[in-house]
Amino acid sequence: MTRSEENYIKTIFHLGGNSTSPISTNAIAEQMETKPSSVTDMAKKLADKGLVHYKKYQGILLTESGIRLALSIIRKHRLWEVFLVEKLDFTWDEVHEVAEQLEHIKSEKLIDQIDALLGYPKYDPHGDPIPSKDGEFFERDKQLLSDMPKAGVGVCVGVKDTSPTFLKFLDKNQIALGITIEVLEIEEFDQSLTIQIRDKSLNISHQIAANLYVKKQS
Amino acid sequence: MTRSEENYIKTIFHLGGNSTSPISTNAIAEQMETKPSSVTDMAKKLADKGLVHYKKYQGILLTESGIRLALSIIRKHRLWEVFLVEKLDFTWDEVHEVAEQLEHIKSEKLIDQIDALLGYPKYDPHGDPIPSKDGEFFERDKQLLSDMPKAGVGVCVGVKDTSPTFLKFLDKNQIALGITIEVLEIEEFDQSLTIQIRDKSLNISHQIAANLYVKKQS
DNA sequence: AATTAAATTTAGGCAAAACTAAATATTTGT
DNA sequence: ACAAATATTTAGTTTTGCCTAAATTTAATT
Repeated sequence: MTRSEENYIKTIFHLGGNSTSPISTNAIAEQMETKPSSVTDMAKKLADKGLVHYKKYQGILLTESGIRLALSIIRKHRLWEVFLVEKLDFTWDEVHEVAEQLEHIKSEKLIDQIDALLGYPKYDPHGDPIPSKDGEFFERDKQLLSDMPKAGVGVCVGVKDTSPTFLKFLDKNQIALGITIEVLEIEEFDQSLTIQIRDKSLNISHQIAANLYVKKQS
Repeated sequence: MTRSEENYIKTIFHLGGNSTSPISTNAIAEQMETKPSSVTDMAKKLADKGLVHYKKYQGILLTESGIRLALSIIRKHRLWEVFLVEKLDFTWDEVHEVAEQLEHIKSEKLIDQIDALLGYPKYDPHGDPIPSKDGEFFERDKQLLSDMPKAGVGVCVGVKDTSPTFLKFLDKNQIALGITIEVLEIEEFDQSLTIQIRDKSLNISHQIAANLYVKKQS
């Protein structure tokens, strides 16, 4: 597998290519910041290798083995992210770019040992689940902070947007995985929220809240 | 820098391209298991980038910045080797192949943090020195076991041949960096040696001894 | 010093992965 | 249902890194 092939497989998976509805050439091109014609070229190659189902003009879907490959790449990416944060003091906005490179390293022993070193983590620094060696993973029980009612209390368990800009904002305001958030007020006018974290209260826009996952405290 | 360019620079360095006598196209091609014509192509490209001195038919030499680049790649390679052995339980015959991939990861913070995690090691698992961030390194005071006299005692500090075959042989015979070796006997006929390691005595060929570095005990 | 041998370069090509522009399918809107 | 808009594919190019075969330069030998 070339690096480029692996990146296509991963992108198709993230766009939902493991379900039943095929992904359009355009959608893939846009996500990968490339041109639709390049996607068509690659679609043929991946189809020849048995990694995707592809019929002209009908979009692209991962095959069984395409899904397995996607999960193994995602597993590597997320394990490296944990490693960078836990062992090398990377902040969560720094990990993605480096993990994009590390995920393509070919060595089964390497990733298995990293997994062991980290104590077989189940979630990455953004709260996303890490597939096991045989492709199993479990989405966390979570909801968007923007869907919480007034006076609701939850623990931050993930982020939807993972852009450095957003993550740096969270850092600056000391919002991290594991912290407890209480919704003090929801502004009717613009849906902005006043939340309580640790000993401080903070006002955040609806857009921020719509990109933060929390697990509701029962 | 592409991966291929980096591999050329590293190979030229290892062939002595930092000295005054230029390296031949053929030598590079042989080392890299490629064809001389490919080397010529790359020589032009690297010369354009100011990394090598190159004149037609006159061989190739690294420039100042070529040497700096080579040292930074070697630094990464050797630090990753230490990491694999120390933190991930790789054996010293397993590290090279994976380090060949990891050395091309682009992230200054990554390698600096790995360096810190390992406690700023000065030598890799084969006893080769690790260049510092600014390119400094110190060859160990060492000599070949085959150059030791009878009754000489030394500590194993490195290997010359780093092929998996040789390294596996050493493992099998419990020869590792740091162990003490005493030369009990040198056979006149074939220069083979009887050596004492730990509580066992062992017979090794001249070829083995000529690939083991020791530091003589005063 | 001339000729042979060896090393090196040039020329022309190939495959991967991208691109542009043109052609063709599909979808949408009325 | 049909024209217009949109999506997709095809055809032809580019760049990188490699190759082979032929030409050229340098080195070695007699």
